[in-house]
Amino acid sequence: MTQKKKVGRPRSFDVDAALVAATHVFWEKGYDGASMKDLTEAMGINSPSLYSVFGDKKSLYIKAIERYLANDSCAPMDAFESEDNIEKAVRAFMEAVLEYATQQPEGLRGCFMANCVSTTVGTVGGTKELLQEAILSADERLAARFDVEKEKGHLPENFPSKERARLMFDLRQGLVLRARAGISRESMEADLDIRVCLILQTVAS
Amino acid sequence: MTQKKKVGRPRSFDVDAALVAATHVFWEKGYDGASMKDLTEAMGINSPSLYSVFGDKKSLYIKAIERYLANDSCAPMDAFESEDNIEKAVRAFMEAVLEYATQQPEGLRGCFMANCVSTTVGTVGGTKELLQEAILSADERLAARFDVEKEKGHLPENFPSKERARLMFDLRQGLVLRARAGISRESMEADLDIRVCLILQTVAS
DNA sequence: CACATTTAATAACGACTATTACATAACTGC
DNA sequence: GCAGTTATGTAATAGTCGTTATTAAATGTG
Repeated sequence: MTQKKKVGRPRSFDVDAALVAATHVFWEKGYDGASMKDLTEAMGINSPSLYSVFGDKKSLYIKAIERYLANDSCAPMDAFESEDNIEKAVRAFMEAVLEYATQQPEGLRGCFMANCVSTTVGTVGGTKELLQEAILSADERLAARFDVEKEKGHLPENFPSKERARLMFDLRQGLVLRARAGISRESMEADLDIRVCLILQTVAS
Repeated sequence: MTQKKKVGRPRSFDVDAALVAATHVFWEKGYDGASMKDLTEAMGINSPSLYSVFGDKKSLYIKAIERYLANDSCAPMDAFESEDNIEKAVRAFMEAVLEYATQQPEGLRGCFMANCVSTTVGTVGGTKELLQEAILSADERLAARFDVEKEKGHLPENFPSKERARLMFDLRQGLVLRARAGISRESMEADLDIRVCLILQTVAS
């Protein structure tokens, strides 16, 4: 299926690596801000190669997003799923969000999906669907972990997994925006403890 | 102070109205996506007039943001401050966010500050500061209302106004992103009641 | 070796980019 | 009405935009 055809001149660059390079350009400069020159230079190829392999700019953009969603692991999500204790897991998630948002290398535009892709849902067809898919997928992964904890008895039976998952994820967007505005990590750190409690607590129904 | 100088040919357009028009272009197309042609056409003026009054593109962008922050009232904030009952006020805030985020006219890129301006903090000098100012100002306005309720005795003495204000504002960003991804208003509406409770409740310290 | 096939590199395409010279028009003060 | 001042409209600048036609290079197969 994925075996290379033997005929013709072999490709001299790694398609996936080029796609990663393109993703970083879009991430750094945004869709409109990224020129084909920026892209070809970062990808290390000439424009005809780009067009023959990835299609036009919009098509390359879509492929870059799809590749990002399929392969790039989300640090906060990983932290949340790998920590045993649920309270520590929620805390680790928030910490990872802060780390991710404030220690962002150089000029990357915050979160690729939230800060870059979200701006093109009105102009580049297909991005809206990909963004929605990413959000709903994150909701589900977070809720799944809560469900597991409920089965283990670490969370009460009536714990609203899905609703708290969405709560957690929405809080994330606020932190990402604040980081983008240059608000210090320390000031955001100060709210984490209370937010962890809010997320995990069970109110009398 | 602000009186018009009498010498020379009088200006034939309203500077403020032109700035509003420019804001909408940036809001719709983003900073990079907005061309000077887009701007001059929407503003109803020729480029030399634009350059003489507003400076270059970046300068116009900054002025548009400043004007927006100074003059455009935020519907959710207004709803929050005008509603008497604090619980209804929080609810009204969230409802207004949903209304604002999902009923956004045509192609506006979500929230002007959160979805448009936030993307240029790395490339257009001054935008980061303005974005931060806007966020901190929102935090303060929300917290101020909570403080008033505490004085009235409608909220307990130990109610953490500032922290809940930030919580409220951060939740807003999540809703705005979801709306941008095309997630239905109804599904977001379903979480509002519980979130209002979370924001207003007082946990045992 | 020549052939078919695929990719690479050069260079160009017209359209559009942000910005500005220049000449003209409209006003105030004399 | 004339000088001084400011704004407007036309048109141009040099450069970059996304995209592609064309030619050369590199491979497997006959």
